[in-house]
Amino acid sequence: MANDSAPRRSAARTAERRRRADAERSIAAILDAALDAVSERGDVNMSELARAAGVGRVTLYTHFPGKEDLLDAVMTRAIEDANAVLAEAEPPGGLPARDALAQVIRRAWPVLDRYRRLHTAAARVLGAERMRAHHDAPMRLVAGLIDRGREEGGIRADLPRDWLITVVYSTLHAAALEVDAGRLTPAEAPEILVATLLPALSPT
Amino acid sequence: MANDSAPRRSAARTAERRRRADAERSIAAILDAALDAVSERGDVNMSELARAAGVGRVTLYTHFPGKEDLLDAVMTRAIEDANAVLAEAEPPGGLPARDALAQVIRRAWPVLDRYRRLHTAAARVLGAERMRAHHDAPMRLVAGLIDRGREEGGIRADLPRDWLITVVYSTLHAAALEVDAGRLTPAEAPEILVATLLPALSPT
DNA sequence: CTTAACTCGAACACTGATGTTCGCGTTAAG
DNA sequence: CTTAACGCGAACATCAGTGTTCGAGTTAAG
Repeated sequence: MANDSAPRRSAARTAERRRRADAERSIAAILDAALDAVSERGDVNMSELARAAGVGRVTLYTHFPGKEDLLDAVMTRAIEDANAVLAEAEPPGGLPARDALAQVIRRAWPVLDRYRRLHTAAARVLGAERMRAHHDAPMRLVAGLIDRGREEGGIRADLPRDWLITVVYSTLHAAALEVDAGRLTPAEAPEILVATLLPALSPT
Repeated sequence: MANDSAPRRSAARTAERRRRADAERSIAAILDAALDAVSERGDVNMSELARAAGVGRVTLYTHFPGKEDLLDAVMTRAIEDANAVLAEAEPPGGLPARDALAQVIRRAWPVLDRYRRLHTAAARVLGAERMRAHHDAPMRLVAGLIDRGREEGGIRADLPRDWLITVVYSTLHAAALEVDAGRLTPAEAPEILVATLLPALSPT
């Protein structure tokens, strides 16, 4: 909640310019295909990407000036998706932050699992900093819970707050990589994560 | 050491072929320069690499067929270095595995910090699997401690052994990235790591 | 001192990928 | 129906990086 009514935001594809319906369709197809392609191959070039999207190479370039822009758009979309899930995952009631965090981890996992390949591919092209910027919103959500947890006493206060966030983030992604490598199943991941992270975040 | 009279076989830079002293020197210079270059820029191409090493491009190629081979060699060297430190870090006495692990983490940190950029760059070129192969030896050392710790009861047995190894590995590297991004100082890192990992590895 | 190993600059060949332009056909919007 | 927007193939223009070849000079090793 508490969503500020920001009428025009930056590089969103919400309401940029009157686009014709077929253009809108193309863009959607490209975004979808890009996610798919990236999710099964690691890296993709623009040519095969256009083919996968059922779209001409020229069309691809008219909508996205370069690969960066495209990957950025795909990431934006993915993060929006993740945000939606995360936002509704946080229980409203007076649940202790510590437990809420566990819930968030459990709920976040499927989304993370879905985009695990994208994360790797996008990181290669966009670089660590840009990647961090993308994760800003979900990070803040976790940060909020951690802060609250520290006040409540359910989460340790002896380590830097940013470090705890990093631990959550990196462990989550480590799990995604393990699944990708076949050393972990998507089903067992969430509980393992909770069982690993809670002790790491608890007061000594 | 029954060394077969087989002068072929690729790989190893141990005792391949009688190399002239200047060749040996070139190779060393290349390896050094490559590590340096990779440690301050993220990525490097062969041309500027040769220049940095004070060596002709041709010479570079005669010693290393391609960039992969070069990065692979640099990694091999780094891991050997790390192994040496790790091996002597493990205290001989009957120290509980749990405490030994803490020691290993503390001792390993400086090495890890030294090679943090290399890790990123090499991963890009070599891929995750090849990277894992390189880390095989140090991983085994950690694995050994974890196994022993489980028997002793100082380390949790409710999660897959491989997962615990991954947690150690990924948290270590997460810390390296944080240092690289300036969000953590190399000095405070080791204690933070121990404080984070021990609770994560302890029985509930 | 003789030989073989090594160095190295310059030039070339090649590849894979990125962007761009042109022109024409197609399609949505009013 | 008219028009502007869009799609798209083909061809072109780069471009960066890789790897190779040649030929001559230099240096270590025995």
